[in-house]
Amino acid sequence: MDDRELLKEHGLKATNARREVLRVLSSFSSPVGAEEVFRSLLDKGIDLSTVYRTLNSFVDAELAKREVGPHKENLYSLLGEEDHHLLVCLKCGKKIPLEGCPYHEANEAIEKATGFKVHDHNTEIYGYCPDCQKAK
Amino acid sequence: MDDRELLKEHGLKATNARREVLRVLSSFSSPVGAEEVFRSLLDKGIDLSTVYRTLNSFVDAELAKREVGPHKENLYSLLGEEDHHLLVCLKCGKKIPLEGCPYHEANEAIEKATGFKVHDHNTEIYGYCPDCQKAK
DNA sequence: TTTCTACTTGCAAATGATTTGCATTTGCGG
DNA sequence: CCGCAAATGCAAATCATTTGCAAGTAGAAA
Repeated sequence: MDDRELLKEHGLKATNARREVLRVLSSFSSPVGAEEVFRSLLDKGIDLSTVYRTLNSFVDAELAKREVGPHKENLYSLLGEEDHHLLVCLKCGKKIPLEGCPYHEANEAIEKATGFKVHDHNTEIYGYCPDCQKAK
Repeated sequence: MDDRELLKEHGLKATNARREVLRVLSSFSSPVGAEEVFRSLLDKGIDLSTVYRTLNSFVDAELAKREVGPHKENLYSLLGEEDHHLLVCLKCGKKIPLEGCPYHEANEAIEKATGFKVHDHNTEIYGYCPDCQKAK
């Protein structure tokens, strides 16, 4: 499906800025921050505030999700692209993909036991990789 | 154990500000933000920047932990007090305590399978409570 | 207990991320 | 092709948090 359609399907006008941000988002396999998106679009003359507004509209339109990284930064990723989780090393930054969703069962158990609908969880899990543990 | 000792054990001078912040932290059963700590200490004449510095020193000294809330705010809680997790409703704010740690097993499975040491996870789980799901 | 010094604090100003007001442009339905 | 609501650029505002600096204080040493 082309980007214009995707945007319209989510009730958003297919503007130039949105198409560019969408393209950047899909070019990254892991969540990205607004600043990073902005830097990827420097030559396109798109304002940082527009990047923020665009990312927010994507989240509102449920086209993307926002999550909070280890240093409190906001990270964005297109929905439907988080087929796997990533282990992110807080020391060396290495990212290790993980098969499946390790918290899925825990969330299901919570929902079954309490009727509480768990909203979301981070697709990146922070900790220390085997190498950095040794080096410590 | 008295608060002075607790602070010293963690390598911190037992100053007035730290003792007050420590007292506030232990008076709350769920994680609190810097602003809230500050408000609880208005009459004590403790500056907001001191609250921030104090909370940071507590985290560095591993006396408290910092986590990120659903609206990106930083929340602090004394370590060793998170015996239970809380389900926090994003709509009505209700907090429902949960027995045990639902992600414990998932983290263990990750550590066993990959050797990756998971650093931390949020003690509050965000979602929608049964009532607010109906009302939606 | 008094002294000395490094660690703390209050205050104000700086910072960094994100948001907002407003005048100007631009998608897009008619 | 027109008209207008929605989107954008720009600059300024906001919010949480941090920092520089001068003054105050805890606590080790004398």
